[in-house]
Amino acid sequence: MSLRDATPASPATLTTTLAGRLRGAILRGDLEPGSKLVLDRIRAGFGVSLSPLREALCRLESEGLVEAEDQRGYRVSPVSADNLTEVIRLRVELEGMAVREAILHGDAAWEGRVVSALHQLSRCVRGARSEEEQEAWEARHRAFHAELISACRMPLLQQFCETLHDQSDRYRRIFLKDHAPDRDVPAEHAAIAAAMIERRAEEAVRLLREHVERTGRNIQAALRGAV
Amino acid sequence: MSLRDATPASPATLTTTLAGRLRGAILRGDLEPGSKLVLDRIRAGFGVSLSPLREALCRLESEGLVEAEDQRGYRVSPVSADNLTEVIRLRVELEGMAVREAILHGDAAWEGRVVSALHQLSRCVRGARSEEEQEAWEARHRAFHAELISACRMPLLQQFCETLHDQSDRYRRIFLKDHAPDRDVPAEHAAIAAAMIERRAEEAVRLLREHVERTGRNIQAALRGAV
DNA sequence: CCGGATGAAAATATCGATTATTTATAGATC
DNA sequence: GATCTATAAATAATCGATATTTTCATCCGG
Repeated sequence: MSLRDATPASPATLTTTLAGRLRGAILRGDLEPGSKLVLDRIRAGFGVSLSPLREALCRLESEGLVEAEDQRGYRVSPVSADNLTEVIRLRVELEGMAVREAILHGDAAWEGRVVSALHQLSRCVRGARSEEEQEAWEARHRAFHAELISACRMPLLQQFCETLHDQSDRYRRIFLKDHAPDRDVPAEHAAIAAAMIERRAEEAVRLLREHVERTGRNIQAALRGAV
Repeated sequence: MSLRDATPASPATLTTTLAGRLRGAILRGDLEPGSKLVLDRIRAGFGVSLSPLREALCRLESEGLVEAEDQRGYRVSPVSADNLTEVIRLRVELEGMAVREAILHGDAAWEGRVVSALHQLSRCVRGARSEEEQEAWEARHRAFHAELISACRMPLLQQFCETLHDQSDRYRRIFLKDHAPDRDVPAEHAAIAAAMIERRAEEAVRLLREHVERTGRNIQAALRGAV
């Protein structure tokens, strides 16, 4: 379903690998928002040819991480308060819908996956020392949120949610780089998971909304400060 | 904003042109759902090289019109009752949200654009004799629906709506190919436009939902018959 | 001193050919 | 007779090079 882990069976094509590396670089903030992506330089940097690079960028474009303009190449999508507001707003609406559906359709296997994802997330530390540990947390965090809605039976909606989640992750990682989280995020995750498994739909939606909007407000504050 | 008419200023690149032609072929149903897209054959058919073709397909992939699998090439996205159900459901939810926002933010210029789009649409005939006239209606119809939500100030949401609209258009054009519309579609369009301009948000949302769901039900019926 | 034309440099878009992978086929083995 | 394996054909992925387009610094005229 996901754009990210499409086919672990067949050997990943160079394009797919490259897209992953570039996505990481953008989400991590290594590639600055708005900066121009000079194809030849990246090509040289990654030691690949232009064809797979162009295709990888095309995929990232569909995820909204880069923008292309005919005859003028690619650039990393710029950030703005308005864009962030929209991303948060859409996350709340779409993930809310997905959560309701998942609660409706989820079975025991799904509950198991949610519990497992929550547990694995809890074993990672957020403000990790090493880059590597941070990446591990990010991956688990993304996986947890994806699992919550994995039973919604709406593949398109799941994809929209994933895209939006990546977008807001980028903001968080760029602007909340070395902010100690001011709140008990693990507890929030646990509460959301519990509400979902116990089929308390309205509460789950509310908790998720507060979780998302709280992060959004923190980023907005940092963003205003960063201007 | 749109993926379709990105930059009329700079000369459209081959890729962009090609993507448009392929999109037309898929929406029109010329390329059968689920059918394999053999790159070399298309390449020969359109008289282009592989690079722009691959990139064009990549764009269509982000619109959900084709699917790619690593090392196994592209195929036209298959159709299914479940997928159609999801598309309709998401259109209702997302366009509903967009309509509310557009009513909130729309100004006189926007009202003018809506009236204009409605008028232009009304000058086209739906069950047109010629292919060309049919294409003209399709374009105006798409433009009308896009204009309704053009004032919503949520570019991402607009893009989602456009994608979903294309998807449901494909179903309609394939499965309702030569169905005389059983209802007064022009009147429905006029009613939606009026409700929006007069800022009757709830009514506009309701009318749009009924408009979309009615079409959805008709397609579902035809789809069941076509199995 | 400023604004628009000019041309060199940089970057992008496209091509044709090469390499790697998958799919289909035929043969061998159980 | 069915299944596995090796081979061949088809197809996709990638590359290096060429053709266009844009950008930017420069020069000329006002």
